Amino acid sequence: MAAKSEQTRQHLADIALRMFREVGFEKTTMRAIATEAGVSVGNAYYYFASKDDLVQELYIQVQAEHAAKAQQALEGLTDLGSRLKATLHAGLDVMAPYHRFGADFAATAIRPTSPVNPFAGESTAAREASLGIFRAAVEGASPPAPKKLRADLPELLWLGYMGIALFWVYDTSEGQRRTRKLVDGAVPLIARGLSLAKIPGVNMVLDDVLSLSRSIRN
Amino acid sequence: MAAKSEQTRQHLADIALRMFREVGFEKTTMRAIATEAGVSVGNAYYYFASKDDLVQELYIQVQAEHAAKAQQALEGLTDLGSRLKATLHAGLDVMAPYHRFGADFAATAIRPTSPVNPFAGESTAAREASLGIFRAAVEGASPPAPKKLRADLPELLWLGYMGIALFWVYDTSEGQRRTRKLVDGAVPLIARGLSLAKIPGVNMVLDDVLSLSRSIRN
DNA sequence: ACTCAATTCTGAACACGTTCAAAAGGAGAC
DNA sequence: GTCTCCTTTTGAACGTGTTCAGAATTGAGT
Repeated sequence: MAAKSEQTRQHLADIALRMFREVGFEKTTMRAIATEAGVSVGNAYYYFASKDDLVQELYIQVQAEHAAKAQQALEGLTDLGSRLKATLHAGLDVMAPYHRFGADFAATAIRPTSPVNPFAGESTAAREASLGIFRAAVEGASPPAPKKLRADLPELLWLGYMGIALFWVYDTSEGQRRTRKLVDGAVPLIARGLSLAKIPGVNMVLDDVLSLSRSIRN
Repeated sequence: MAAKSEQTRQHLADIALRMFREVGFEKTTMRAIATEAGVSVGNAYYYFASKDDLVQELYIQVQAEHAAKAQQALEGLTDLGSRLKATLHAGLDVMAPYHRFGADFAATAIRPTSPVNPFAGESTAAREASLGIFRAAVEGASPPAPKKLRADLPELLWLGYMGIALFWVYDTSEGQRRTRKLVDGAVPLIARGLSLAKIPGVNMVLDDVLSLSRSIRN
């Protein structure tokens, strides 16, 4: 039965993720994972082609948790500011246990060859999944975001989220307090910034920014 | 004499950098560097504590070339737009030979423990050196940048440069044409964006952005 | 029950970055 | 010359991620 195989795979993933959390990425060896799981090293490689693949496993899981938590937190929230704030804090909540692992994750994810890389390729699974969370936050908002920006806003916010995640990696304040402050401070500014889009001078520059961003993508 | 020792060190660095350029970071082994340089592996480690240290050596060199090339290119340029453009293109010129190495460099640099990391710590050598180049571009400009922004602008531009560098890493167009286009398109927009700082509504939001950015740093 | 192919698992082996005890070299003092 | 101390160099050894030829197990068909 396929269940047995799946069980071994899941067991390996669970143990690897726990060890990543508890002792960090570099200190968690493939041998230790295999031993702890009661299998041979080779067998671990039968299920995960590389140590980075285990990182992807973690990424998928964190991603799914973020989506679920954000969706729940969004219930009842209408204005874009609250929705964005809830989404960002949900992300930080989910990442929290892995903070000590953050730097190694970033180093892995940044490689163009990594399956976790959010920038590489046109539409990696990683990118699409993450983007969807922000699309949900923007699309459900009322009053809605400015027409002109609505299409690009999720991507821009997602990009901002990548920046926040990077800030978080380097944030050594307890409980990553500073990153929380950054989110709380930045969100209202973004909301207010969006309302500036109506001012003629700003509007024109914005047009050009958007058209540049579109022309660069090809 | 100290010269002999310095010569070995330099020889190792030269060979390592050439190999990084020609075959990439991961495929360049310490053993290969040592062999090519005609010394033992252990001796290479006598001069460079780790493979990452060789990356730092490269970084310092690229940095110095960028500073020199930018300074030269700035001569005679007065308006901020031209100066910024020249500075950014100078950076791309200097990085160009190392494009295939870019991803590995980014992965190394992003680690908080790396000496090359531009974000970690308050003032790493890497950060200060790089920042100085943009300070020079801003300070020599006439008409000068808006008073309110003058202090923070170099840091903001430097941050933008980090973003451009990241874009460059993933830019597989020949000669990284797209990154050049990005620079050419973005610079005028930045210049025009700066002039918006005078509009009252924009000005207020800007104030809050700056004060948030300052409060977050501690 | 037996066969046989596919799936799952094993552990030795490889190349790598890195470490380290010890050897070799060099420069001044006597 | 040779003794002494510091710098420089060596190469074997360690632990790591990863590979691979083959052993064990499983499951379907007869």
